[in-house]
Amino acid sequence: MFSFLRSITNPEPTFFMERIMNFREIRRMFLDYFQARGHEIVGSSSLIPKDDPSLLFTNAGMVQFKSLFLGEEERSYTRAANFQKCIRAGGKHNDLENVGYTPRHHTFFEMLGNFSFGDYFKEDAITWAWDLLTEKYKLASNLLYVSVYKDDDEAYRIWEEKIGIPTDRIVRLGDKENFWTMGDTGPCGPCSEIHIDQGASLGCGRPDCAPGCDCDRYLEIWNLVFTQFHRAKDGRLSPLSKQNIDTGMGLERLTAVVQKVATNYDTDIFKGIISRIEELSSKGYGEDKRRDVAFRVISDHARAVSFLIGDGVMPSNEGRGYVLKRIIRRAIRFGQFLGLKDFFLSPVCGKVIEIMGRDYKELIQSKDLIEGILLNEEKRFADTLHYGMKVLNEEIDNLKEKGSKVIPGKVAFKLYDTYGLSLDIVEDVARDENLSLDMEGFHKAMSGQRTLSQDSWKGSGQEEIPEAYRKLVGRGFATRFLGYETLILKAKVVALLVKGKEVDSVESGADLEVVLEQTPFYGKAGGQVGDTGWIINGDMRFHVTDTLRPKNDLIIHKGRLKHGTISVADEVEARVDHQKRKAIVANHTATHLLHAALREVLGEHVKQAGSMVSSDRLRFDFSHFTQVSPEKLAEVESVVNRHIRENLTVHTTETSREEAMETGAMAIFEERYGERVRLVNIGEGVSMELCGGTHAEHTGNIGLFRIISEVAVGANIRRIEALTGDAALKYDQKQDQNITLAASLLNSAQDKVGERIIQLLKELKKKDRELKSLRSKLLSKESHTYLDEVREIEGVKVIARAVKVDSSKELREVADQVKDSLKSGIILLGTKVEGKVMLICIVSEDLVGRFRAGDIIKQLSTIVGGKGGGRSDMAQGGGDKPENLNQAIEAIYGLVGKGVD
RNA sequence: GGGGAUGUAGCUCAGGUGGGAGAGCGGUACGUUCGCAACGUACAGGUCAGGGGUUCGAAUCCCCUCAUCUCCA
Repeated sequence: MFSFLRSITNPEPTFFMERIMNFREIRRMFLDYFQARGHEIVGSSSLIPKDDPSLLFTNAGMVQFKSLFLGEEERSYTRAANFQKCIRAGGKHNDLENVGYTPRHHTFFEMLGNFSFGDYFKEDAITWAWDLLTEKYKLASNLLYVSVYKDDDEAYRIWEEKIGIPTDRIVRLGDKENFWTMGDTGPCGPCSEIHIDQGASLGCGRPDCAPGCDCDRYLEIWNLVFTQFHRAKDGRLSPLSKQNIDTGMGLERLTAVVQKVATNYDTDIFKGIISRIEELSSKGYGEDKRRDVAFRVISDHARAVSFLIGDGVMPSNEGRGYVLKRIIRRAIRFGQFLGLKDFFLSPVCGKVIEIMGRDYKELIQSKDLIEGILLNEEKRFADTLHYGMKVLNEEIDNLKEKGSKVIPGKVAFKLYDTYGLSLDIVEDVARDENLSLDMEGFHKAMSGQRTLSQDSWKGSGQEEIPEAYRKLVGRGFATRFLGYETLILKAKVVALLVKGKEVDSVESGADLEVVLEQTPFYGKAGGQVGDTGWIINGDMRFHVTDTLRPKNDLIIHKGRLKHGTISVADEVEARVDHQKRKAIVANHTATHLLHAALREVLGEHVKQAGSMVSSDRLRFDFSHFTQVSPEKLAEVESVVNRHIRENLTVHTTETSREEAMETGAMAIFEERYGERVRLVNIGEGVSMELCGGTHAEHTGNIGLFRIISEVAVGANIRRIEALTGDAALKYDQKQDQNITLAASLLNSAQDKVGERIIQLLKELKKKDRELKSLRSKLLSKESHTYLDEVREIEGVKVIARAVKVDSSKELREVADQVKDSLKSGIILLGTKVEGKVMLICIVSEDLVGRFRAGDIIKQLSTIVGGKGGGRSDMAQGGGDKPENLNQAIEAIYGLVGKGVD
């Protein structure tokens, strides 16, 4: 397989050794090339696509430009180039199972791409791609092949005439390979791919082998998409007014080709990671085929895992978190195959951060978090494995007892489904135990579970942007938000919506939605609730109960028209409820202080994982591995309050996203960031976050900060709820009242309440014990008197009588005491409790051969209208006819006389 | 979103078919022998996750809730 190590650049002999470019230079060269040709260089966006619920992960370079392609958004540039981190696992494109077994499949990879938004088209895209590959990266032109879409004569002509590629190296391919669509409808178009011939030795040998063939000979390196058409619902294509270019080239592949190595794993992107695994495992890469798979899997997965956690994904049982967890566990499993004991993944990821961190700052920011999460996961996986193995061993013992040699598919599936024991582990154990595995049954059970799950799937609950809003945005409406500076504003009504339909005018009493040209109302976003207040004009009174921001530039005022009439084009006055807004800003600024304090007290792994800021409280979710102790919580609270007392100034500045990231500000995962972002600074380096919310001017405005709860909301995620200002004070006062009441009831000083309660509980327990022992003494004394009532029937001593006790437990104790003093005999005791009867019968050891307590009690319980049973030496029963108790007691003598039945 | 499993002493867990809450480790006290320590004896420690139901009687059976694990989507 290493025969394709042969030169794939110009085969002519060279007399000087060219220095081999490293992967960062290769990436840089790409960006520089397009920058020189007027492209805006855009940084990689998050792996979690914003505004796109249909996509699990960012899986291509164009994802962050989607709204530009759809014509929903415009930016200051019309051509761009980027490098983009991508994940292909868990979604529609899932390469997880292939990783490790092939030279080029990855769960994580980087995509290089150049884009045109209604600017240049096919000719430039093709010319530059060819020029870059052959002139800059120095790939041998005679080894390059291209494919075009079967009907795309235009592209064909450019390749043939302008570039001069011999026609025998241009192939036409069909819809499947060379026609790109975004979805069932929308922008689409033909594409053209550039392939490199890796030599016949890698090919399938078929005479018709060519680019597009499934074999390894022709490696696709660059895909140029010409977004030329719009596909309507009926499938018809119409030309787009603005034609776009969208290209993608995998950095790992390109690097392998440029560095002339056999697989992506032999590039300098992976070499460092693989040597770290070699160090940890003391095994060499390239020594053993099966072990090499493990090396590749671990190095690939370590990259995916580092980047996913770096972008805020946490291991969990669903969605993105579940994909992350599976990747982690797959890596651990392959690690075990290399003989790596626990906790190897975080050092491997340390190497990933070292290699990639220079170009992806978020990795360095999240270093502690990544390592902490992995340590935790490895520990947890070990537990799961341990328990699963126990169950497996029990199952195997079962099989052996039955003399079976086959592990049924159902059993293997149960182990997998319930205990998380993967099939290959079961297979390994089966081999060791000389058993075979029913694979067919396993897959049958698996598909059964799959259909069950699918049937119950009611579609994703993600909210789409309502049609009416979309229309407004489509017409170019954009609300100016001026609520950072002011709370009262004159504005013109732009649109009115009643039940999602646009209207011109509305009479009082109606629920409606108002859109203004500009507004001081903050629309719900980034965890901060929407403002409330009034919109007025003459005698018109519109009560705003909530404000929404369904799109970045669209702010919707929801509420009820209390009085008068409102019409489109009215000049109105918008007034935000300033009391509520004041409480909201205090809570929001406190949230930033809390975030900073948590990082200071608990560590750098703490990252915001969601928040909710309203006028009456704040909620803050963050990554952390254990419960936060009351002491730490108090410390966090103190730090926040200290910053409040310092009355720090809150500075807000608007800047570009790149600049903000340079300053090291905390970017919150779930936030949406446009090109321009707001940077919120508190004090001198106390807190610096990107945040679109509204804030207090000085931290002193917060007044007081109190944490009221700390709970878990999921694996590795904790939630703190807190109060500020007046709400915090009221909370304290209420607590104080409670303590005062408790102290007065306990007759103690307020600061001694705790001690007093401990003391009382101790006394209570002591009294309980005394009571118990007294009762037991009393009963014991009484039980001795029962001995006088012994009757001998057929040589068997029998004691039977009613007693007065409180519980079945006491009844048993008395009976035991009687037995102890009687030595040999049969005891029957009965008692009445709450309209019911309880019976107990004890047969001494030496008599159990002749009499069974269970049989006796069964017969006697029927007399009191119930049932009973138990062991042969002790049995209990009862019924709901207390009036028959004496009759039942008398009956035992007869039973014993008969020798029972 | 759907399915399965688990929840019992500080920790790790055992408790067939309903009928006296247990073991090992750990803790405390005492003792024996002592180089770190080991061993012996005794004791303390439990709302059997929580709530409801069936039953004369529920850790055990049924229903609901919660937490954790796990698979599928």
